[in-house]
Amino acid sequence: MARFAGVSHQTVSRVLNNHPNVRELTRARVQAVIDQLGYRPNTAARALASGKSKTLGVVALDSTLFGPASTLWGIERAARRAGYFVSVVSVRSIDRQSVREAVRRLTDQSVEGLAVIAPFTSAPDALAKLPTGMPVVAVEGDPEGDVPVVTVDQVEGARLATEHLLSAGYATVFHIAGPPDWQEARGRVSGWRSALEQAGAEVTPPLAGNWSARSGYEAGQVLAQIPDARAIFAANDHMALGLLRALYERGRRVPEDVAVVGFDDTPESGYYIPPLTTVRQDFAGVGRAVVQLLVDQLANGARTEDRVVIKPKLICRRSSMADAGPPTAH
Amino acid sequence: MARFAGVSHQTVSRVLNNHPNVRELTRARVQAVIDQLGYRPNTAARALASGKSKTLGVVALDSTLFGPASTLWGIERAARRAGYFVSVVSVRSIDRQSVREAVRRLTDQSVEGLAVIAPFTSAPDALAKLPTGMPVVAVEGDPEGDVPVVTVDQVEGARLATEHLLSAGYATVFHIAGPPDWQEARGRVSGWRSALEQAGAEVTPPLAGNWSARSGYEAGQVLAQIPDARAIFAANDHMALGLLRALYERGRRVPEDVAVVGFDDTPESGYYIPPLTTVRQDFAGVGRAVVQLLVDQLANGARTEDRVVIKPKLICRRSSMADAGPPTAH
DNA sequence: GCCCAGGATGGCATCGCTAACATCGGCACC
DNA sequence: GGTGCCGATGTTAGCGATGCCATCCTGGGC
Repeated sequence: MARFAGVSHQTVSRVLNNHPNVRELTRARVQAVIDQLGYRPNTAARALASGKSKTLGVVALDSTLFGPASTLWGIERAARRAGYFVSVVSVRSIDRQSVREAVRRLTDQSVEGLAVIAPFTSAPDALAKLPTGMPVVAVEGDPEGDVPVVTVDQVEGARLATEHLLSAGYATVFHIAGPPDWQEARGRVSGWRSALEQAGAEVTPPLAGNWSARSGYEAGQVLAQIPDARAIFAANDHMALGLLRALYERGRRVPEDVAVVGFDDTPESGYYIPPLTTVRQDFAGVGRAVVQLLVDQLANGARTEDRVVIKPKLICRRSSMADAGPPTAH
Repeated sequence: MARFAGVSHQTVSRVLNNHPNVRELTRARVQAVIDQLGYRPNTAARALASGKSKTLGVVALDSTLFGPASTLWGIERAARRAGYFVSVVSVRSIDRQSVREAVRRLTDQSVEGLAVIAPFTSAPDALAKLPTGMPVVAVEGDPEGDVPVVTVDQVEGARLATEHLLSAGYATVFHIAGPPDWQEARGRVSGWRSALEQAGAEVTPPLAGNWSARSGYEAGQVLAQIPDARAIFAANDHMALGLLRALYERGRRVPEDVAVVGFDDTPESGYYIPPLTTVRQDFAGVGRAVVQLLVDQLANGARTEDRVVIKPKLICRRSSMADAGPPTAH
């Protein structure tokens, strides 16, 4: 290969790595041979020699929840653009044991950085005792932890949702919350609560859900019997879906009798009955930010304390617009 | 490390790899040192020396569609159990260029085997010219191709759905199909068609959808105006969701006026209005089978022509049960 | 008591690449 | 025209494991 181009393998290496000190002519000649022979460098050897694997590790919940799945692909795309491979390990649950084990598997692969899509409040604990020097970024982790975090501003999103309902004239807004050990769930509760308090509205105790449509349905069965529950903010779209069905079955019309808002803007939510007002999160942006932070840390060598917060956006649809016309309108 | 245990690094290597010719005592001593020092072997070095990376590559559509996402996690879990790492590359679309590029990235990482979750009819083309010797398994690929394939029996699933409706007394069943370049979509069309033909029922032209709720909604707007369309089989749950809304808006009650069946059994489909009869696929099983085939090929060295077909299962819910009681029943 | 088989170990080469240093020109400068 | 410096290239060592072969020790058979 090297002798084919009439140079040393070192020069080939330099061409491959874009070193500055190579004559343009030589570079071109080597490049030509590379292309012609279809040569591909061996990643393992490169990793061994340089200590750089050009691989990022992703620890993700093995869920098909819309957020985590979207984020994963966002990270993969961004990593690819930045020249990194992506190795994934799934964890089934939050327990520190699993996260620890997943991280160990990834470090075994000598990944250069770690993205953890494990949006549990307990995640930082598990992340705390990592081998130093390994850049980590948590997605939706506890911002109080000492690892850099990329989050969507859940508080803001919940506030948008709540204020949207309040400004439509509802006296207060009920809330179906996500599981309390999820960071997002907490943020949404707190945004909702603060919007209510700021408006001087009554704060009813949030109902406990677990993101599933079933839990939304069950909460809905309760809420349907509360005449005062005229505006409801569900912490995600799936729970809102269950809620919609419960309300429907109890004969409470949405939005005429009850207004509903969800969170996530899953691709389907625009086709619920009725179409769901919800909060959209830019997961691709999250992925990009994660990779950006990781790459920065890799470049600086320093563990930045950065925190990227991405603003969510309210998507208004019919489920929250009581005066939006007849229920058959689009 | 080796000298710490008073043996050569060679013996350490043997212990690590469970070679037979190590005295039990020595093994124990070395193992103790390993545990105590928290030693972890370097994957890159191992890969370089042995040529085995213990990594499987997954090429997946960067979609959050339920099927692909579930399959990915199924593969990851099975690979982990089998002692393999998983590296993923996403592709945004089917074009051969993307798939080729994705595969190249993975082979660069010297993965030992490849799983391709790119259920397009054109995928086999792109897979055809791989470096020989690299095991590949396609998920939902064209069974006519020459790569081993793991599929859910789409034809059977569609037949189950269609026959379920026919046996409920409907004269025929309309179909909203998925995009024609998807293998699954074709299989579902053909199962549906064959069930109809076998029953001597009229075969109406399938409506073209693209898996999205929107496309189901649009198809529904057409179907709602066809009085004869009293039983509809949508090729996935999301399209069924859109369909349900279109029917609802046009005042056609489900299941009283129109029966609907979907496909996938997404976690939400039991909470649609009304709950959706659908076909469940065992994606975890698919993942297991994929890894199994890959590992087998790795062991045999041979490129097996295996084909694993997983049977789907009909999940009956209210959307197809006209006589199931009042619409408020669970 | 000697020899041999075979299991347990150590040594050497090697995987494919990169880092660090050595080397070799050519150009600018005085 | 000599000196010096810098840019382009070659040379030499590893990176941390494994594979193969040599070596050594042990026990059994005669």
